[in-house]
Amino acid sequence: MPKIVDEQTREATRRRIIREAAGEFARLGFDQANINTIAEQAGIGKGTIYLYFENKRELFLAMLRYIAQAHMAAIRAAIAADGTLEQRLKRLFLAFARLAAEENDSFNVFMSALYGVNRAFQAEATKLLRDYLAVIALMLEQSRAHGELQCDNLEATALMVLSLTESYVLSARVLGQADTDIWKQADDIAQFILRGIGALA
Amino acid sequence: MPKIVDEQTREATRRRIIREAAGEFARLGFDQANINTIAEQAGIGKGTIYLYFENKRELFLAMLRYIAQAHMAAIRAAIAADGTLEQRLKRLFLAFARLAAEENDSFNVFMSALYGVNRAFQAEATKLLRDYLAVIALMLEQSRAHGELQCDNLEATALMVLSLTESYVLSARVLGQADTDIWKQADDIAQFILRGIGALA
Amino acid sequence: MPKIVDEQTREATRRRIIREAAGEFARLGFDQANINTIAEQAGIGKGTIYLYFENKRELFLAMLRYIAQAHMAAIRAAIAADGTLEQRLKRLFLAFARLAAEENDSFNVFMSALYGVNRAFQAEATKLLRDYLAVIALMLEQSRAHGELQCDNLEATALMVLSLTESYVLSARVLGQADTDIWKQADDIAQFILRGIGALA
Amino acid sequence: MPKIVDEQTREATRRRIIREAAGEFARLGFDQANINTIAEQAGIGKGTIYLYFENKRELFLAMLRYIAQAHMAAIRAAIAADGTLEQRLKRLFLAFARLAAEENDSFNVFMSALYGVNRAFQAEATKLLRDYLAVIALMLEQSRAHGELQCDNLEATALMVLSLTESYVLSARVLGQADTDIWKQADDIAQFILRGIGALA
DNA sequence: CATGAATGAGTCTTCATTCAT
DNA sequence: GATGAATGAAGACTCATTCAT
Repeated sequence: MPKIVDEQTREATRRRIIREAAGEFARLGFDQANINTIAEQAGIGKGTIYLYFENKRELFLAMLRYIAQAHMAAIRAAIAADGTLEQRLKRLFLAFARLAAEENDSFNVFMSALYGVNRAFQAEATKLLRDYLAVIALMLEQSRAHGELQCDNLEATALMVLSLTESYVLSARVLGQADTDIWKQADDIAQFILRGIGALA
Repeated sequence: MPKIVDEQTREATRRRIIREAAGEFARLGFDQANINTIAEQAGIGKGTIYLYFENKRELFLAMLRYIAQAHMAAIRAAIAADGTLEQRLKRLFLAFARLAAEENDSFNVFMSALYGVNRAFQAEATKLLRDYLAVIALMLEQSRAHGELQCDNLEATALMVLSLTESYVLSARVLGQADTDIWKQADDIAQFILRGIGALA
Repeated sequence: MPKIVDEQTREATRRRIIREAAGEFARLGFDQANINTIAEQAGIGKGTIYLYFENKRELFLAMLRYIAQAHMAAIRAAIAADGTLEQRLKRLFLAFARLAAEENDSFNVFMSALYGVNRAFQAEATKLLRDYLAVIALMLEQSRAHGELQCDNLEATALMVLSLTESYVLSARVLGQADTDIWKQADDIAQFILRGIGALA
Repeated sequence: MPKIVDEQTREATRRRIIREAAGEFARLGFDQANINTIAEQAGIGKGTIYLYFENKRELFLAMLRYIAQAHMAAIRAAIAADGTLEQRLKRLFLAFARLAAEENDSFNVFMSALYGVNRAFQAEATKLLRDYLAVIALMLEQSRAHGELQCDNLEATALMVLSLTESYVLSARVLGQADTDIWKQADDIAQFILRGIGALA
């Protein structure tokens, strides 16, 4: 009954597969990605993947969920409830910029899922999008409670904040801007948002 | 004389292929899209497509360029140099919203190309993104000349405007918002931007 | 519009595939038979088979139906309505013996389908079995009308006749009897049947 | 002492595997049958099967031999040397009918092996066929000694008897006849055979 | 002895592309 | 030019078998 050891090994293998899958999916997209290649890179046999994931689709979704968890953890940490709204906005923007830079693969694969055509994946990615919006809305609400801003429509505003952070970072990277250059814009973005939501009269 | 007629027929066929390709690619994505189906829907033989396009990839790119032209025409018309900056921003937002609603297929296919993983397609889609930014930057410059705003970094500001219009529309649709609801937000978005760029004291 | 020529070529290819399929299926059974091998032996490309048959299963069924037609033609010819009942019974037995000897592959594949476990194939093979019984019953009816025999239950009797001809041949071959030896038993079998059905008081 | 217990346990496990294998093979055929499923249904680990049987093929053959023993025992009991030839023939027919009805799985799997394409299995099944013929020939010989019939060629006659009993039952079942209906035909079949072999003037 | 996680050979099927007509 | 029959590379997935525990 070496259950504990097994469970650990199993989880480690599962992680390794997901990591390699993320690389492959990010590089080639869902259809072009090759299960055999993923297995090779994960250092396991071709059939072994199917002991961990039902099929290619489920592997992709599992990977997406794993990414989602990691990203949400990063975002939550970034806009933890301390400091001014300006500071939190800057940290949010920088969190997205860092994710895009350091978790390049998973950031790309998530964006592809979100804005791609495969509805099944879009549904899963949309969940993460809603989580983003929820924590942003929470941050705005807290700031409103602190009298830092007045705001009627929290949801719409949250979506504007998200567009000016995540989408901005995504577009900037697509346009070829260097990550360090993007980081430098944190101040401007934060200022823009604060003025936009009327927190900086 | 027959030259012209032939040329017209040829161009018409080319358009028909591209139109059907847009539908198929938007619905299924590049890999899942089927050349045979596109040919059938375009009312031509399977082999005929290869008389018009080198291969599947080139067909996709041609379609992307065709979409880009149409979209840019719509955007240019929307922010033609008349009216106040606020009016022009509202028209820009509404233009994106209408493209997303009425040219659903081509809007989706373009976003997939832009944020998807295939670099060749991303490069092509990025061109359109740059064109967007250029016309937005031009608009901002004209407004600055009119004294409507002060602005140091036109490029970064243009990207913020783009994020708050195109990306906002895209995200809102992914979240399942109705098109009519999105349209109603034009005023708020425009106000947000104007305040953000410091045009509304 | 070279329809006629095409139609002929197409039909020829179809026949060739079916012929090779019969050999492969008879030698290895449905599951072990290899579509690639069939294609190679038929002198066509791997994918071409799928232009003629939906999938492996449909190819098998088409082959079964083709065999059924050929066998029924042979059986009908054998017990054509001329000669005495004894002569017709001998011809029937010999027809089965010849089919088993000369159309070895198709005889085997049909028997496998009939007595094998795959229900879908069994259903198709059962149709042929019923056809056999129908023509045998018809023969018995004609003989009864001629006063050659008295018989209450035509169906059951027909099944006995079939068992003593087809099944007998099949069993004899499984037991390793030489085809020529089997042929020699036609007289005895016919006599047995005639006595059995009470036509030889 | 523990030797015997172990030996018993081992034999019991072997039996259980064979029993489950018979069900699986009868239902799906050799190729489609799944070793894993058999192990599960036998309540043992996948690998354990290989401690009892060399491989899938050997398991199938062992099962075939096991079935053969059981069937032969039933047939031997049915035509035990008491009663008239007519009674013994009826008991033979009913024995096959009961085997087909009550030992459905093993009857089917045996017939598949006998008339299927896999030569190795056919060889094994043929052994049982020869055993059948031997006991039938013995019965005929005993009847001849009792003066119940005259017969030159015992082997051929035995094969006819087998065709009119086993093969008849098999065909009747393939045609969908109910088991109870088949049983009712025992008298007719016996009469037919007796007349056929000249035992009923 | 018993187990079941790991393996990888094997196969059907799809579909972009070619080319003879 | 137009066609669509033919092609074959490519890949997801299964499952009998092994072997470390």
